Parts: sequence; structure tokens; C-alpha cells
Amino acid sequence: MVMNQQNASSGKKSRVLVVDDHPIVRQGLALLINREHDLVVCGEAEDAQAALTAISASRPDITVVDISLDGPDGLELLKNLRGRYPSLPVLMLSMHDESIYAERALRAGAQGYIMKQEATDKVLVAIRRILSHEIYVSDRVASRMLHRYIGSPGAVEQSSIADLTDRELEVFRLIGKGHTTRQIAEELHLSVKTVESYQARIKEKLSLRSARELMQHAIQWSISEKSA
Amino acid sequence: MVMNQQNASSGKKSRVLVVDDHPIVRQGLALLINREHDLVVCGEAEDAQAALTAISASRPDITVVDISLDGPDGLELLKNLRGRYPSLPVLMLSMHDESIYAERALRAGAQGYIMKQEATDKVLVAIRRILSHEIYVSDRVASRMLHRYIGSPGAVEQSSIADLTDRELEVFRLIGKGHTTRQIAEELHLSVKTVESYQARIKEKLSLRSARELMQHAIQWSISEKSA
DNA sequence: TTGGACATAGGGGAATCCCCTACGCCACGG
DNA sequence: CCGTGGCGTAGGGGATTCCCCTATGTCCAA
Repeated sequence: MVMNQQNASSGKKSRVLVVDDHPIVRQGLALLINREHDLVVCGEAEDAQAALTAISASRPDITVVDISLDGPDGLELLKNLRGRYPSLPVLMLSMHDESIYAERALRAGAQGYIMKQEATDKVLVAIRRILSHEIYVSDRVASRMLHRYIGSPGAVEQSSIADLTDRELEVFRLIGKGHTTRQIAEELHLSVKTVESYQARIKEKLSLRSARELMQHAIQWSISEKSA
Repeated sequence: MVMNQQNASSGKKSRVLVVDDHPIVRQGLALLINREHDLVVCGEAEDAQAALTAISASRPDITVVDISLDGPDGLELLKNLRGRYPSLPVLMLSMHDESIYAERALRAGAQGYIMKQEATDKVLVAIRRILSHEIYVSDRVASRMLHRYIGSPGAVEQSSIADLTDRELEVFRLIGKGHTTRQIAEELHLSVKTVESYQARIKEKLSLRSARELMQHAIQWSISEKSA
């Protein structure tokens, strides 16, 4: 963990805490952020534990958290922070290109979600956006989520999985267990064609493009269900 | 891709090419390396294709390659480089603690293997070690490999995923990212039929019965890898 | 009673899955 | 120095799935 006091002179820089278990990423972000005239890294942490210590020590204006930390992961940390520091905004950082985590992160109270694949300047954009009390997500993720929440704006509370019909959810669950279309049809005493219909509608409702993506989400969901 | 010419004055800095699909990591490494008096980043690339271009354009003394690139992964690039530039040393960088990759990398001709979890200065150590014609692996990886060599299973052997061929593992990984058979074929510049062959062999080796089960395991594996 | 939402299911072409076979390398052991 | 076997590559061809449309019956609420 490294502290940085270079905002003493200007006195009005926004203080950023960086939490990531990869020192290289931490360092990269720190150098990037410290180059800005209105931002300064006030601390770094490599895990949730260190992050809590660092926050109480350095009082950041915003926290950038990698989602896949060792030990308690970024989502855990985020939930923890929501309890202790409700007004401290959090930008989640992720290796994942999928929006699965974006949803979870935002639902858990993050103010932004950005992937490491994106250009570095997007991180700065996201930080500033969040500091001005807006929410940042990449265009792709945003459009997908917007698409999903048409009709129920305002309260971004429930997963779109909740929109699934009982039958659809059943099929979704079985997909997540790795079952074949044919197997599912037999287990539910349905025509293969019917199961195909459900799969199509699930893809529609979850804005997924291929059967492969559908499986990906179903499996990820089933994993998170087990530990929930 | 960014070029950097600041070695004009001193004239004897070692030129480093950085290959990673995360701009933040590239930038972090670049800033880190460029701070050294004897090293300079001569170029960056985000994938294997760009790496080949950058190498012929900037003639690096050493290449730092992330193992999990999009499209052809770091191992592929490494093998490719071994054919084209046998004397160009490569330091493999990885998110994974798994020694599967370390062994594969070294066997494929890498001069070093380091994890992003390690301190940033280890990267510099590794680079200098390699530039002086030595091989670098972290103590942790080294001891683990030794343990395996000795054959004493202190910890139970990793899953049979370690039995997968480099190519098979690559396909497995892309399946885990939700990619389609066709997409994988295109990304790896292979026939769809070849990709199908790999899938069949993976299923065989992992004792899986259907493509669905294969996807399930691939996705689960990719999740656990990312947050390992 | 008319419009949805939901469960069910078929048609048909494209993409896969799945089981086999095959061929060129290249390393390693006999 | 020649097998033998692992590895990467790839095709044939039938069985399934995928994917986009359409369709019917049911129940419930407006």
C-alpha cells in the first residue's frame, strides 16, 4: 500500500483510492490519475481489508475497485462500503467483457462499471462523471441495460431474470446445469420445439445474441444462486 | 499502439515491447519501464497481430506478453515468435496463479513467467534477468514446478485440464468466454472442422458427454480463473 | 368480449454437434 | 534409422440445435 500526498498545494483535487490486487494495474492507474490536474491518488489497496483501512485513513472522494480481488471480491467490498460509507462513490473495474457483472455491481450500489479492455482515458471520464454524481457505464453495457429496463425506469432494483416466466425460468435453470435441449424437453415433458421457443424468449428478454451467451449467463446465474 | 523514441540521447537503453489487451496494464507497464534509466518502451500492442507488426517496426530487445490475449493467445504468439525471431526473448505475464501456464510458457520457449499479482519491481527484475540471458520465474511458481517434477503430490493434482494440449486449452478458454465455434475458428484462423475436433478431444479428456456440458465446465473454469 | 400474457408447438434453412477417418510433423525409443 | 505415438489440422455425413416466423388454445383482466 502506497500513500501519496501531492495534493497539498492545490488543495482542491479530488482524492481517489485505488483497490486492485495487481500491483501493475494499481501503478498504472495511479500514474494515469496523478497526471490529471484535478485528480490525485490518495491511496492504494490490494484487498478488501486494506481498502477499509485505507479509506478511514485517507478519506477518498471516490474509490476505484477491481471486481476480482483475492479473498472477499470487489462486490463484497462494495456491499460492505455501502453499509459503512453510503455516500462514497465506487467505480467498479473488471476484466470481464460481459455485462453480467455490471448489473450486479450497479445493483449492489456502484456508481460506475468499466472494463480494463477500454481505453485508459475512459477511466478518467468515468471518474469525473461519477464525481459529478452521475452514473457511468460503457455504451455497450448501457444500451443493453437500458433496453432491459424500458418500462420500469427509476428503481433499478430487480434483475431482468425476474421478468422470466415460470416456465422460462425453469428452462433457464436447466440450461445453467448444462442440460441439453432434448434433455430439458424430456425432463419437462415438452416438445423440443417448445423448449426452443422458451430459449428464444429468454434470449430476447435478457438481450442475448446467441445460444452460447445464453448458456454463459445461465451458468453464471446458477453459480451465484448457489452461493446466495 | 504508441511509439516512444526517448532512447535517442542515451543510445543504449534496452528496448521493450509490451503486449497486453488491457490498455491500463500497458500504460502501467510503460510508465514503470520508462522510469528506468536503462530501459525504454519501444512500442505497445494489444493483440498478436499488432505485436508482430510492432516487432518488425520497432525491433525490441525483449517482449513482455500477456498470456491471455484476445484471439490467438499469448502462447500462440510466443510460438509464432519462436519461429520468426528465435533470439527475441519473451517474458510472459499472467493473471493466473496456475502453474499450468508457467510450464506451457517455458516449454514453448519463454524466458520468463511472472504474475500480475507480483510487485511491480519484480517485472523490472525479470526483464533485466532475461536481458542478461537468464530465465526468470517467481519463487512461488518455481517451487510449485519443482514439486510437480518431484512427483510428490503435496496438494492434489490439478484437474485434468492440465492434460489439455495448448491448442485445446486455447479453445477451451474461448468457449468459456461464450464464443461460438465459428468465432473461435475465425479468431484462431482455423477451419471450423478443426475447432470441432478440439472440442471433441476436450470432451474426451474431461469425460464430458455433450457440448452443453463442455460449455458449462469451460465457463465455470473461466470464472474461477479470472478471480483466482 | 377483446386484448394480452403465457404455454405449447411446427416449418425450414443455417449452424452445430458428433462419430470417423486421415495426413503431415516431430520427438523419442528401440 | 525406423516405428510409434502425440499433436495440429481438416473433411464427410447424419443427427441435433439454433434461429426466425407463425400459430393455436387458455385464462384473466379491462
